[in-house]
Amino acid sequence: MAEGVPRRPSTLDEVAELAGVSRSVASRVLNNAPHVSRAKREAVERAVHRLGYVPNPTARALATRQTGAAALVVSGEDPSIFADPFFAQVIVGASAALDDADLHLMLCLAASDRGRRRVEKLLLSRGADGVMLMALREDDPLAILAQEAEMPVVFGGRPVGLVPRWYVDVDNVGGARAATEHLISAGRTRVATICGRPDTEVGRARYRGYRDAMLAAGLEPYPPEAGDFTERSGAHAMAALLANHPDVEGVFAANDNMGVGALRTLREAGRSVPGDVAVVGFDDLAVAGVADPPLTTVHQPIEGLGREMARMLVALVDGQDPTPLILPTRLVTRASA
Amino acid sequence: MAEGVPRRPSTLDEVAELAGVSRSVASRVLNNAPHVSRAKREAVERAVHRLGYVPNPTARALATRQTGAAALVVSGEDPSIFADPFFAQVIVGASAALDDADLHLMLCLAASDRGRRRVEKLLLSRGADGVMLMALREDDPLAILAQEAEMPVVFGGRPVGLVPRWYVDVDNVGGARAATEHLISAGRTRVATICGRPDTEVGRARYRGYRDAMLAAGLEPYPPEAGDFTERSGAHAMAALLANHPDVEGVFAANDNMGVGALRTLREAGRSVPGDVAVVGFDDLAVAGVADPPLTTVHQPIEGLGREMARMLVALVDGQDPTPLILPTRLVTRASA
DNA sequence: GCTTCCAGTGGGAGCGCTTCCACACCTCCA
DNA sequence: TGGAGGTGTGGAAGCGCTCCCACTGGAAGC
Repeated sequence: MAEGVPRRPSTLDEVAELAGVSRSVASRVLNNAPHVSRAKREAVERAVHRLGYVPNPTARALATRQTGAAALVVSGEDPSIFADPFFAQVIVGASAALDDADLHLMLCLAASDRGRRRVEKLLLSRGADGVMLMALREDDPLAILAQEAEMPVVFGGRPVGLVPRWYVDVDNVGGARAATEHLISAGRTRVATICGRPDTEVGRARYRGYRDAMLAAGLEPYPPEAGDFTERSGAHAMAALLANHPDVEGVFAANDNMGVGALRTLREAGRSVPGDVAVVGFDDLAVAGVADPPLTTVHQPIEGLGREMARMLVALVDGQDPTPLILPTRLVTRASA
Repeated sequence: MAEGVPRRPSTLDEVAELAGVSRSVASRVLNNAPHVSRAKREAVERAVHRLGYVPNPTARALATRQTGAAALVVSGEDPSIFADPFFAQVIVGASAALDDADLHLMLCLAASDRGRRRVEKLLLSRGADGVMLMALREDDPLAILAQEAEMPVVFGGRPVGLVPRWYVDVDNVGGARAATEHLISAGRTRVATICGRPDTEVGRARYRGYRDAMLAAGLEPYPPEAGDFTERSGAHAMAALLANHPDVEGVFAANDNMGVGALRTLREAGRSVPGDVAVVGFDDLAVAGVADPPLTTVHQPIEGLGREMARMLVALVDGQDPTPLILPTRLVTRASA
């Protein structure tokens, strides 16, 4: 710094030479390892300061076989998924936890062909110290690939059809059960569900929770009306529900977007909420709070999901063997049910 | 792949040996460089396939002095800034553009001390091929540091007090002017502004646009009522405005959040919008569309901002010298004005 | 007095890749 | 017939760091 801007960043050798020590000693000082005399330690520190020396992370990574970075990989075709408030919050949590471990965060979207190949290479080539993998559809090639990856992989949510060694998930079944029980406990018996994509574990698990609660209460579950987690699909599904079962008096929507869609259809159909039909969603995104009427929903700790994934990954990188985690959900009661 | 999971990833040397060629030839094949006979090229390709070889990116980075990654650095103390819809969209744009250039995206938040130091190291040590830097307050140490960085730096928005060599910004002055002119053109003369933080260039520029428009119309600009870009601060500022200037009939809020806050205060004060007071915001976030009444606002291409920053960075990394970019804004007319 | 131990030190061999260069060989044109 | 120029090839020198290991000399233990 003091020397102006050196055209080429200085190296450890130059530091060592300026300090009059060997490269080994200089290296030890930088990693504050023992076996360095006080005098030489100070000499090296002076040299570092004079040269404005900063270790080259690539060289260090090559020598230590640690990159100092973790990747958050999202499997999906739409690049704007990062703008989804759900993922945005996952990022916040992961970012904070990685910060604690002094790791960089790489964001990877396996959308384009090129992006997908890049992710494959990353998994197979030690381009990061570990990977957090999210949003896996059924038979996602990335999930298979992750098994033979050269590095630790933590799953966010469970992929369909396989139970990964390490994952963090939220209690989808329990949350859906609580939501359904809430509808039932208000005395309603004709309770249907708008379920999510059946090719995702989230969609399946939330439907399972609904069905469990219905059966436990001695009620006949409705055949699932499926949506794809969008507001539109929720509105469509609600319309179909009204057509097939005009007497429905409670609906559990597998996420807030679809719940809001259902609210819209109900309003347009002239049904009052919760008077005629009560609605419960899942996620507790901001949209649930500002819906009309405000949507009763199942809160899940999204930021916590990101944070715990990152923590688990850090544990793995440190050579530990953490156990999978299922984070609790809780019902948030608002006006819609 | 065919060989099961090798405990240690295979190296280029092993590929070369299996193919019966020298490491140089194998390297040339992998980078499909010329001067390789067809026979040897195929032999190497077979060996690569048999060993499931994937080049080690760290080693390549050390040799080529290119990391294959670009960083998006956000300067701010709140980790949840990534959940801000504005930044989320910037990320989407940047991610897409970097994908085209086959670069990884690193996300860095200079929030904690550790995070800040990590970013400093990144800038000074070639831990990435380039950096996109955002959200700089006045005298942000990062902006200074960026000047002596070891790598290309593109600014998103301009930092206060210095004009960086390369930046992408939106036309804040023009947008604010258009918003104010819209209010004036409706025949209103008593038009005030709720301006943003004066220690940001965005805040200053949007105020400048307001003032320009007022002066150009021969009107006296109101003294700026400042907020900090949050909904709350907008509500407060509007209350202050009503107290000091009860006859105000138009308000330009420097962003949508504050605009929505202003709407709330006006509603609570029993003023009709746009009947008594017209309001225009800035940003065109989703919140503007669902506000009550829907907020007239200035649209800015946020995703485009991210995309152009990334493109500019890629150009720099490629050794070109792109020119700074100012993206256009446009007025979106809704019910509030 | 001798071994034993250990803090302090520097030499040097990696880490896995790219790339410069020398060399062999072949073709082409004066 | 002799360069001149091009392709194909492998050896070897990096890139900038970590870390093992051999070595020294002084303190400690018997």
